[in-house]
Amino acid sequence: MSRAGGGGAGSAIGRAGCGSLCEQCRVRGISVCRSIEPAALDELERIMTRIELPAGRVLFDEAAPAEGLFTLVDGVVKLFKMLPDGRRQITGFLLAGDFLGLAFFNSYAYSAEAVTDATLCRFPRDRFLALLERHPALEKELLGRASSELAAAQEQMLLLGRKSAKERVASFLLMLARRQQAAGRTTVALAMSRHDIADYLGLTIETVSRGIRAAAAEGLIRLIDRHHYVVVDDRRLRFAAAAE
Amino acid sequence: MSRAGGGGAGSAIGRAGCGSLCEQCRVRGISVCRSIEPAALDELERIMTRIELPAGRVLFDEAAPAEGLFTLVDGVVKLFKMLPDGRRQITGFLLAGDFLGLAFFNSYAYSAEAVTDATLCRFPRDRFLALLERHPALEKELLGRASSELAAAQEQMLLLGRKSAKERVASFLLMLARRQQAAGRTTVALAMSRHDIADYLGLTIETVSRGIRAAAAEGLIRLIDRHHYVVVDDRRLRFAAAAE
DNA sequence: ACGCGGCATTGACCTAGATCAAAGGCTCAT
DNA sequence: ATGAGCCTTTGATCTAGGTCAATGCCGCGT
Repeated sequence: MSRAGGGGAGSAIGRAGCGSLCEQCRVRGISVCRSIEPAALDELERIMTRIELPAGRVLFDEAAPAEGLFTLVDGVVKLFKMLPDGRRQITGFLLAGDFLGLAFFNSYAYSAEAVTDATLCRFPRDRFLALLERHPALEKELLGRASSELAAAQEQMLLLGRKSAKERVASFLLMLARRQQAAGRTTVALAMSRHDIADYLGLTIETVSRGIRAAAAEGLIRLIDRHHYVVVDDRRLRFAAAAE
Repeated sequence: MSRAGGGGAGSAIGRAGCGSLCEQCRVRGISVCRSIEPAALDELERIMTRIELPAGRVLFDEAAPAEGLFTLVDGVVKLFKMLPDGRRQITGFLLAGDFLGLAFFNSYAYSAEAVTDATLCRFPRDRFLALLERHPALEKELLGRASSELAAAQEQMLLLGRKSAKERVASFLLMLARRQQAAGRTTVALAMSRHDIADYLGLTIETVSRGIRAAAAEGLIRLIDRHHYVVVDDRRLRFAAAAE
């Protein structure tokens, strides 16, 4: 269970008009909003809607008309694509501060679903694009994000196309640790199920389980419980991930 | 062997100052340059250098400082990442009109190498970024390209993570056909080697060969020779690709 | 406190695709 | 034309990881 983020107004759902929500937002400095100067903040706030999404709830479906863009304020969200017969590939896990929904065609390229309870800001597409016109810095911010997402996607292609099961799991453990260290944590939370991890790594749940167990048995990580671990030997973990 | 593109000035290498090169360029209407108004075209041309790259030559290496941005005018270029032990994943094949080299960190996220002889326009990074400031349409164009590349990357993750060998090969044959149909061709050129295809699909050359042969045997495509084919049964090919 | 249902783990087996091996067949330089 | 070397194809094994099956574990609701 994760807590909502907006400065004590945790249960505030709907149009936010008070003028302090964005200013005091916990992702103010790490989301796309950081590129908006303080003076223009309430312009952003006027078009924004707060959304609380319980774990497991779908935010939008692949191929649905892309009418909203979102900033993730709290929680974890997964993005995925599916094949007609139900096979699924998770293309990314988003954490607080991440942006989603950008689609230059008119429909989403993937589905989005909450992994944990999540809090998001929703911006209507047309209004947000209009805002973009007036704020080149925001556009630059989006371009920057798109290109680092692209780099991450290419890294993931390398993983999916060429790494062994063990290397994939090690890479994943390492990646999660890095992202959460960036947020100051030492114990890493595995918010998602083994099933989600499997669908992210192109493996089965059994192989993921064996991979995590092996990493623990070899002393690369220490498992606190099924959903928490600590990186014990960063150097060897990097090596196991074929990352150097 | 592909021919150079710039309106009869095929062998022109180096700074281009004549003022007509860009205007008459064969990718004028499909490259990022289409977002530059005619009047500002020679501003672009002043910072541009034409490059002829023979097949097999490396354009830049992963992790090298990203000092240039490029538009592919003619030929085919592959982008790839490598693991320390030599395993390789090709993340994309670029055709005429495609843009490459965007790196929001200061070094390239991948290597680029010519598959066939290729012609490119090179823009020095700093000058190009400066141009971006003055041409919001160009920035919008880049954002659009980045986000459709991202969508393609996610599609490829689905392929690499969840499709069978046969489905991967069918998807590839279909994708190439689509991209070349867009350029008006009915016979599809397989410019790249089986090795490159394998490294793009996360397979081995043997499996790729068997997959292509099977597709031909089943009447999905007709092989003209080893490097050319025609799509015979689009509907069944899409089905074989698990694309519907 | 208890029991139910969904996760996760562990083990035994099986298969898609890798690996190994051997021929063709093109391309290119002489 | 000729031959060398590479690319591609085809066939025969081998194995990483998938599939199937059983058990354990944990959280949740009553």
